[in-house]
Amino acid sequence: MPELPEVETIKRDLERIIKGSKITKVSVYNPMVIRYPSVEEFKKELTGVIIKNILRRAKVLILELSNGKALVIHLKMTGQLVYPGDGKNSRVTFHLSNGQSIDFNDQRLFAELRVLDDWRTLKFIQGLGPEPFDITLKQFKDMLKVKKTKIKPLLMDQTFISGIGNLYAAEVLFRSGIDPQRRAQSLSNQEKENLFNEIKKVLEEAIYYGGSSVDNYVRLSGKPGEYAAHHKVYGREGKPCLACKTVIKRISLGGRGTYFCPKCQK
DNA sequence: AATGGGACCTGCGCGC
DNA sequence: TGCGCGCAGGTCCCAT
Repeated sequence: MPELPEVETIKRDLERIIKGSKITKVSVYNPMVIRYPSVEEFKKELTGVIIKNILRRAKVLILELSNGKALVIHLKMTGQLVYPGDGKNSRVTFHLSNGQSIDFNDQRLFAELRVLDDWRTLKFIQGLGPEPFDITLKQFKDMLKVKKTKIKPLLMDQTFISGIGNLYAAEVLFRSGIDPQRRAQSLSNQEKENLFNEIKKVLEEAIYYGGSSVDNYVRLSGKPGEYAAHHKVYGREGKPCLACKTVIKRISLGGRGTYFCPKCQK
């Protein structure tokens, strides 16, 4: 569930509250989430280091450490970072020198934690398409031009553009008035421009509100983000469209639940 | 190249 | 009340 706005929110929270802290001890309660290196090495690499810098690439958090390595965290569906932690339900706890701790929680155990010498060499990172805020309208149009696939799965393709997931793809397409089943190539110039602008606008708004708390996402404080109150279509199957009152439909696209207004989105 | 399906997991809500 | 089932969606992998 955490997409670009949620991960960016956690990144900013970490920057404000955790940056400069020293990790004194790491407790691993479920080794499944430690993907590299071994659990013992993972603990050893992190013990006694200072968190120097916090970065985000797509939906991935990167904590640069004083030993030159990086703790790379992909929250996937249900991962959470909570500070101060209480240790309940946590898969991994990072104890800090101030006596507090950060809990890493993950109900479904999809998340991935790694300590790497160079996070830039991670295959997933290398394959990422550009961040939405790093491209121009012209570049975006050129990217779409060669794609025959349906627009919604394309927006969620991290090698095409990075950071957009199922929820924001639905919201962005609604606000652009584009049917999620349309072929990318078939979009008019005006539609491409609307889409480009709405991607940036929706992501910016969502960051402003601290992300969307549907399912498990919470901010570092453990409190929810407030953007779900501003959703127009996601999760609204059977309810009236907020613009035209037509019943919102849910179909499956690329194996994912896809919400849209059949009247507003052409 | 695009598409569909399954896999990884757990907890929730539903129908019976 | 209790149980089985489908579903949630980020990413990878395989088959067509």
